[in-house]
Amino acid sequence: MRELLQSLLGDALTAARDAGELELAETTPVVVEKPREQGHGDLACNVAMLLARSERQPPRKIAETLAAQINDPRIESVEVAGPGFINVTFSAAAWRERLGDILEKGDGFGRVNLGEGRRVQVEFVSANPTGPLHVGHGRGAATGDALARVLEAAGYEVEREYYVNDAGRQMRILGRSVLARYLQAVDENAAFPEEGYPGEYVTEIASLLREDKGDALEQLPEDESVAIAADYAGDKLLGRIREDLAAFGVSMDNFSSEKKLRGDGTVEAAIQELRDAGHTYEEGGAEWFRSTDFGDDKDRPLVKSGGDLTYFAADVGYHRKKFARGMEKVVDIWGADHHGYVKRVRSALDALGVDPSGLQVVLVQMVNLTRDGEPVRMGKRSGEFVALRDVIDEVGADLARFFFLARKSDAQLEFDLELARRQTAENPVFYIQYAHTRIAGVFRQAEEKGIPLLEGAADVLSGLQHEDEIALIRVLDDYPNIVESAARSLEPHRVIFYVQALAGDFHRFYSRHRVVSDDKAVTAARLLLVKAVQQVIGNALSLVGISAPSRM
RNA sequence: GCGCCCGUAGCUCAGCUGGAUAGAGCACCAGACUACGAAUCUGGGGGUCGCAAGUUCGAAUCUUGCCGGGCGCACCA
Repeated sequence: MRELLQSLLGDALTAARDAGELELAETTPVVVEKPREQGHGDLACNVAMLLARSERQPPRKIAETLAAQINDPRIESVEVAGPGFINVTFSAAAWRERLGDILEKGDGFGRVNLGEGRRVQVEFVSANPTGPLHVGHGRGAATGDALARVLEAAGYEVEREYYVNDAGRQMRILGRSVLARYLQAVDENAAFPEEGYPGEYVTEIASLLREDKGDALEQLPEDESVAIAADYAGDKLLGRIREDLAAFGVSMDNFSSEKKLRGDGTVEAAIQELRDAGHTYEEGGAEWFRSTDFGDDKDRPLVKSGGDLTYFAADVGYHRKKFARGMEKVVDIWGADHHGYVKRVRSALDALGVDPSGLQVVLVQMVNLTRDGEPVRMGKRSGEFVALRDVIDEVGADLARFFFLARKSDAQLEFDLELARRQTAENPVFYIQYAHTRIAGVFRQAEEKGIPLLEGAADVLSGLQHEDEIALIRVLDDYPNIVESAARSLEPHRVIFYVQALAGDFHRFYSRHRVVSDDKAVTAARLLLVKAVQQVIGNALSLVGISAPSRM
């Protein structure tokens, strides 16, 4: 409906110019929005106020001029209000027609073409395979997965990627930790590294390692045995991470390995390119990227004085490769504690001739997990953390996803396990799902009574005469705009807020009006109306990865 | 010290990228099932939008400066 009004207003502007009533020296975008107040019509436009200055006319007068030019059967009234708003109300018939449109689109309602088929990669989770996923990763997983779905609905071709940090110091520490437990099985005095991972799972993996390899590692030189243990543990842990993600309903298209990138020349090639372009220098035996030339606060090391590549170097190669592979846009979901990293990766892309605005980083703030208000301490190093898997087992994937997505990603989130679980009485997730279920109940009722669903039949919708019915259609009509704005702003929480409001609107409608009644015409029409509501709730829930049950 | 994020109802948070009288849920109080599932609905109290300037027809929203909280500032990942 927004598009319809925009085009009508565009025509009105042209007509007013042709009639000599407006000059329109500059083009002004026509923005149409939904007014907060019900009395202000279905949609409102502020273009008259924006034009007031350049036209040297009072905004209300411009609004009057435009209002007089609008003449369309689908529009019931055009009013000029306040400082110069043009408030437009569509006819009930136009809204009924829109409902028919929504029903016809079905699953596809809410698809928009913002992306125009452009390729975008969403990289998320990307946790080191040094331990199980914890709740913080869960929030990143929910956010990244929802974003991927939203972008798909917005017309992008999306690839979901997990970057596996399977190289470097943390992996060596993991290897030493596992090896120590492995050795402790036969030698009580074997030392456990001071920095080692204390988790129970380390011991468990060590005994698996012994089952698989016997005592083979006991005789090897330490760096070899550590490397073997690290690889072994990394594989096992990544396998568990995949299982956890699967339990959370998240699937990746790619797992891309840092070790492989370092091994196959990708990283070295990127560094060479920086060298060739003169963006590097040596100092103190290390090689640095002059990122300050691209707006970073300080220069960053690429090669350590010992000759090893830094993590940053690997990331430069990795990000360059993403764009070289044809991504027009890359969205990285990072923990907010990595925010200082954004600038330097962008700098590197810039230096490599890639438009740095193609990389968008969504920062996900930490989760403060509590139980009955008491903070649950977390931290992989201390071995004390709450695994994502435990949360899923305790409250379920739907509930966990909802709480992770129910606020802006860059706001800290308090997640109380007891509350989420105990709240089953009045829980926002069930509230939304119940709306979907209730409608399924209506259809069960209709079926029992032998009332058919008259889809596609002409004139059925004319049975919708009540203002509350039209109001519901107005909310449904807004859904594609929500999808578009969530995609544009990379803010999946908007979908959550929308579907919550829609569920509320439906519950109110349901308690005020009977769907299945003795009035055949009204029943037939309302069945279609609630079918559309159910469809949109289902579409929205699927965008955020929450199930839409028919029974609860 | 420098940089990024956040300060909105008692609590948890929205506020559609500058619009009209600032919203929702929870909590609290009072009500509603002989018809589609009451996991629901109706009504009520609750606010210097952290503070102060600036930008303009118009600011919770944009700018700047303070105040308060979080997080970063490694040849770690």
